[in-house]
Order: sequence, then structure tokens, then C-alpha cells
Amino acid sequence: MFSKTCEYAIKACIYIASQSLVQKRVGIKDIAQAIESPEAFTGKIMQVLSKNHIVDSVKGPHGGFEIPESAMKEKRLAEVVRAMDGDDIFKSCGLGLKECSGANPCPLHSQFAKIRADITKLLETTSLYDVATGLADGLTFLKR
Amino acid sequence: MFSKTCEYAIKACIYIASQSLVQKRVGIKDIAQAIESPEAFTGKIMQVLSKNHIVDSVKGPHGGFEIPESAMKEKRLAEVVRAMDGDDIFKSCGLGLKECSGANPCPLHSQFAKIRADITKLLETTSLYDVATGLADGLTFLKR
DNA sequence: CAAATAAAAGACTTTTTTATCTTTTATTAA
DNA sequence: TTAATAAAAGATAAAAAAGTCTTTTATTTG
Repeated sequence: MFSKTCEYAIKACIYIASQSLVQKRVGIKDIAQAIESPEAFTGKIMQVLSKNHIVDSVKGPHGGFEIPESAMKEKRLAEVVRAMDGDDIFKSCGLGLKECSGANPCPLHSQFAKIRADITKLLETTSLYDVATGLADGLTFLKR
Repeated sequence: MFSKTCEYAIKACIYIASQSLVQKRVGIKDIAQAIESPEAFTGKIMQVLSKNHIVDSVKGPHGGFEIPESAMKEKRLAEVVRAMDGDDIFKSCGLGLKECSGANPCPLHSQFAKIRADITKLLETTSLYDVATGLADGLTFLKR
């Protein structure tokens, strides 16, 4: 469904958001630990998220990453996915046809269209705030 | 969604089924052409499909691959996907948690469960015959 | 039976994805 | 203002996925 990179990115964002809810800025080490990801690789991912203005980064002592509460209410999971994996999951044909459309449909065109629409709806309507609260409340998890 | 290998496999099966509907056995060259896949790689994929008894293979002159009409009415897309990609798409957590469950849910557990169920239903209920007819009738395509 | 045909098997190669390690840059606080 | 801290940047490395090439095995038909 998502690349490993994207999975880590989503989890990292949710974790950062949940910590930002209690005014805590988190470092790469902390994130990697919280989401069980390789530390250096997580650093690379954070660079992308930061460049895409999905997280705020602060260098130096007491630095780290954060997402202001106002921002996390605006940012959708779809933005994170687009930053990491592009919009393949939102657009492209399930069987890999380059020009799959109503005029040139693959054998599963309409069925996949429905599934893609559901995925898109989920990712476009769910904000980081929406998922961060469940984590902060101990109702959901990012590990195991 | 699916690996490239799996996409080719699904398309190959649909093509073979559609040709079997008119009593035509097809060779690797023919398949690769019909689904726009690399020929040698397609050969490798056919080995897997053949070992998994999804297609029948015949060596020698006038050999090739076929799927008897009775079989294509039984075989579901899910079998093809399982043979190539395993059952990750049917089972595994969207965020990559190894033990994602009601007791240890990822933040998108229930939402993904619904999407996974839809995908599973589609793949488990659609037979090769179901999709082969549309192709044979010129209503759907495997190229472009 | 021999030649031709076509898939199976095996050994590689290339590309992409995932991951690591080192150096640089920015920030802070003593 | 310097030492410590933490992210950014850059250069590699390892693993997995995608793809190729060569040889072998099975089958068929003249």
C-alpha cells in the first residue's frame, strides 16, 4: 500500500503531533525509538517532511521536530503520503496501465476506482490531529 | 498496491483466459506482447503461475499456456495475488505494525480494515472468467 | 528417430528501495 | 565566544525487486 519510507513518515508525524500536543519537541533518536525505525533513515525522512513543511525543525540544543496544534489540525495524512510516495495511490491504475480510463479501462477499472476513492477520502479527510489524539490517549499504538 | 510481478501475472492470466475462451493456447511471446511486459521476465512469472496450478502449461510445438473454461470459472484473482505477493494485501497493517490488532491497533486500524475487506472481497469474488469475458468482448484492455 | 519448438531452470545483471556513516551547518547556553 | 547539541547534507552500502541471458528438458511432427 505505502512504501516503507511512507509508513515511517506517517508514524513519525503522528508521534510528533502527539508530543506537540503536550508541548514536547522530539529528536530523531526519540522518534526512531517511538516508531521502531532505523535512526539514520528516519533522519533522511525527516528532511523530506521538513522541506515539505509538514513538520517544523529546530537545530541545536533542545532542538528537534514539532507540529503546532493549529497546523496539525490542517495537515491531512494525504499530504504526508504525497510528500513521500507521490500521488500514485490516489491516481494510478491497479494493473499498471498508463492510460487507464473510462475510454481505455483495465478489467478492474471501476472496481479499483471505488477502492481508490475510499483510500483518498480517508487520507484527505483525516488530519494529523485526528490520529494524534488517539495515540496521546493510549488508545492506539505505533509499535509492535 | 500490487508488485509489478503481480500486475503482470494478473494481466497474463486474464489474457490467457480470454484466449482459452476461443480455444487458443498462447506462448510467452504472445503474452508479453498482449500485456506489454518484458518477455523473459514474463517467462519467470509463468513458471510461478504454472507451479501454482493457476495456468496449464504445455511444452513443445504448439505448446503454451491455457486455462480450461471450467477452471477459470473457479479461479479467483485472489489466488493469483497470493501466488505472487503472498497475503500481505489481505492481512497486513497499513502502517507496517507486525502485531496490529484490536488489542494493539495502529491509528488507522479500523479504517484500513474496511479498505482491506473491500479489496479482499473484490479479489475473492472475481473469477478469471468474470474478467476474461470483458476483454474478449473488447470492453476492457490490458495495454496502454 | 531427428529437427524444431517452447517452456523450465539456473546463473546473472540492473535498478530501486532501504539503510548507514561521515561531515557540515545552525543554535543554544554556559 | 566556545563547547555541546541536534538537524542537514552528502557519499556510500546492503537488500530487494525487476529484468536478462544461456542451457536444459519435454513434446511434437515430419
